[in-house]
Amino acid sequence: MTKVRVRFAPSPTGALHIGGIRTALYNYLFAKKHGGTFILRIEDTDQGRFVPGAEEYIIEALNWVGLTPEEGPGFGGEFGPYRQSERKEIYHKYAHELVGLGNAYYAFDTPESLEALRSAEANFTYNHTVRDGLDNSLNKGMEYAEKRIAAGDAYVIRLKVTPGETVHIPDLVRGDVMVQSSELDDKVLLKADGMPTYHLANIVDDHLMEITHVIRGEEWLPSAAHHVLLYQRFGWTDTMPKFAHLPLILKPVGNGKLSKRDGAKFGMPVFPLDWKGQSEEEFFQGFREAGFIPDAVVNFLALLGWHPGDDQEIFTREELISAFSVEHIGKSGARFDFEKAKWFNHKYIQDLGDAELMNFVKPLVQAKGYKVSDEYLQKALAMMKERVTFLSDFVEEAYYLFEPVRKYDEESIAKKWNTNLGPFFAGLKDILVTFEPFSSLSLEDMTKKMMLESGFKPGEILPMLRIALVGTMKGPAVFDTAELLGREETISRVDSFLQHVQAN
RNA sequence: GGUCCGUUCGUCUAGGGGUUAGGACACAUCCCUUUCACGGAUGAAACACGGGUUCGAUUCCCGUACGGACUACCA
Repeated sequence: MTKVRVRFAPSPTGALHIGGIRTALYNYLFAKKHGGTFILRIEDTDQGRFVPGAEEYIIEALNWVGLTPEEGPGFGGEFGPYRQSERKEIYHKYAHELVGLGNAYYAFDTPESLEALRSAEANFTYNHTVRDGLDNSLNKGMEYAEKRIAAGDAYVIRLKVTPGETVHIPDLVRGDVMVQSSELDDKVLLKADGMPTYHLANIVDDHLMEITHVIRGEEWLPSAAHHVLLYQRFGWTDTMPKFAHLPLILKPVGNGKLSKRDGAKFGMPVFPLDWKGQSEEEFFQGFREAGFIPDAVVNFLALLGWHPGDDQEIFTREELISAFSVEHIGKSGARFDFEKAKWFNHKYIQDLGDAELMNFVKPLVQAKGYKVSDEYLQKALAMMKERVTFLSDFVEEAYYLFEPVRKYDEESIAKKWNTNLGPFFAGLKDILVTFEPFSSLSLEDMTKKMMLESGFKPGEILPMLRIALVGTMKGPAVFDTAELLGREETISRVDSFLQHVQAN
């Protein structure tokens, strides 16, 4: 059995969106599952759409989610170069070889003239029914073509599709997909600028790189017939890779596939990492910056269009690899459900060990300028971890664990505060100065005893103590918070609260 | 328009000729908790429609409807 080799082949035309990450993930899982090789190939044959920084973004994004290629630009490998722009001569050679075989031809029609034909006739396509009336070597002969090429005229090479064949696309997800060759147009293989189109480049590269399985988005299914035809014309059918066309990721609401604009529209990230384009319009938030754990994103994505066959939802990387199979990839488009993504992240944060969690949160804490010990931070995280959805919540929602209360929940104060409480809190404050041990349990004990003696109910005191310490009615147990904050800070916050409340 | 692909709770999906059609997210109620969460329990919620085939179809076949992708010298 030949070794499994799969490739992820993005085009560096901007940020790699989350659907691309899923495609990469499925390729990666498939490779790992079968002890194969996961390859990155950069499809930069469109010089007009090249975006600086896009390739770096792709690689950084793959690294972030832990889908590091074993071969690719900067990753080594025996089948390079892995950037298509660096393989120009190879495509040139194969395109001309196909012409020699009589399976492709030179065409001189300009983009403008074809555009004119298209606007004149709505359904115009460059195919077997019209090519005889156009400007190409099929129509006007090889001699004519060679003369024009020698004269330096621009030309493209087109695939010569012969009608009357049934093209079978063996698809691991959809079975045997059939297309009549008469429906197919004579696709451009080599462009006038000497670069190949996707169709030529991906066949030549997959063949040369000994790719065994092509796992890509469903948007490629319509052109897959051309690709099969190309394998046939080159005489490579024996080693033609198996195809698996993945279902699309759809918009959260409405119709159509998820697009980059949907992020801003629905207030959620659709990219792995922040992307900063030229204009403000071209800024897109990333899952990383939104406070996601990469493994949570991977887990979420894995289940978006694939199912393990049982009821398991949470998977380690290893479990994902061993459970993965193309047979369980779904056929229909999957709606992007951000609520589910949030749940995965929340779940992952809860299940993460404190030390590991600290690695994620520490940079956020430092970015805010908070200076706390690892010990303090670890305790704070342990207290908060089941209450947060995003990593950033640790420093946003729970800012009060790192700095004084910014804002009191006035509504709760209005409801619960009355001046009779003043002496109680003043008394509590005095006791706190020397109270030992300053621990959650004994603090609670002491306070309860005080309430008993003074006749106040817990419902009167505790909510106000909470507001005093953290400003809000949400959050960890109030005495745990006091213990973490420590004696000095606790007293200071009770003091500030008293001043605030008496000022009003 | 043409070609191709698809259609099970609101969403992600399991299942598959005879099932109380299963799980998860979200939602609701309750318990736990004098906060918020976590956790637990319960609930509401689906086989697009019409024809076949069959003793029996949500499952197989054919249509219809609806949705989607593609339709460039873009990938």
